[in-house]
Amino acid sequence: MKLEITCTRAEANHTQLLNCQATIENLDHGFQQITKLLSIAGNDVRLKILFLLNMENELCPCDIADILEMSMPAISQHLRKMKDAGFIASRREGQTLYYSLVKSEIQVLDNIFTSIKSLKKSA
Amino acid sequence: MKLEITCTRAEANHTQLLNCQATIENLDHGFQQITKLLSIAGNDVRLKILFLLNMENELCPCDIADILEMSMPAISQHLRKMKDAGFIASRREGQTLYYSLVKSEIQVLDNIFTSIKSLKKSA
DNA sequence: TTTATATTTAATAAGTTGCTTAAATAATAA
DNA sequence: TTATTATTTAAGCAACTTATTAAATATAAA
Repeated sequence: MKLEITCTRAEANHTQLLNCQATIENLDHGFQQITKLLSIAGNDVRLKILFLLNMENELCPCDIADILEMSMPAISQHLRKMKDAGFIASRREGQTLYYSLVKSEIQVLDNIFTSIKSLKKSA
Repeated sequence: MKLEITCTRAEANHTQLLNCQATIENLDHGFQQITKLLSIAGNDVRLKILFLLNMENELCPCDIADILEMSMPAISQHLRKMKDAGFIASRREGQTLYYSLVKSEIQVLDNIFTSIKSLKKSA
């Protein structure tokens, strides 16, 4: 926790800077977790998929491809990324795979799904 | 709003698919806004900068570079991206620029800042 | 077993991100 | 005016992202 101070402003408060650095280090685990989730959710297509799974409970890749008018491989790769991250899970029924949210891992997004609904253009 | 249905499963509920597509289209504005915010916040460095500005109210690029132990140009480019997006603002005092959050634009993150704090490793 | 359907995987190409280094502004101090 | 400090901008590049196309699995039906 050595801080190389390059800021020579008279106003620079070194105690403040050291404190900030300690806080960031202390919360490192939280930053990693949340960055992982936001970097996944910060994509147009994936955010829509998460939103749809939240709304419909479960959907298969084919449904999602139809709804978003995208190719199956494109959807499949987004699903894999979210599954690898542990944010969604799948169950098989015959040839069909049904994907659903792992709620415990994405609780932070509940709030965001609500915001999307309230951000209608006219609002 | 024409839906090309490629999913031929017997279980596929076309009404459900049409309804999903209508919802996604209807919320397009919200998706755009939130995706913009999450794609900015879904980066380790930028999330930390936003968190620090939330905690300290305002900071200059030099302080941030010291705290995060990164180069000035690297920080400056992240700041520019967030400023262009309208999530932060700056005021000048002599040679120093102070950056702060545009609270109204990032309200959705309040919840996330709280989560980061509660995700400490031991917790 | 052959065929069809649902899905994934792999290879690849175009675009984006995020750092580095070096040069350019902008305000202040000597 | 010249030098110094705070910051930004620009160019370059390696790594990552995300779509496309084609080929591979996996299950079910003929």
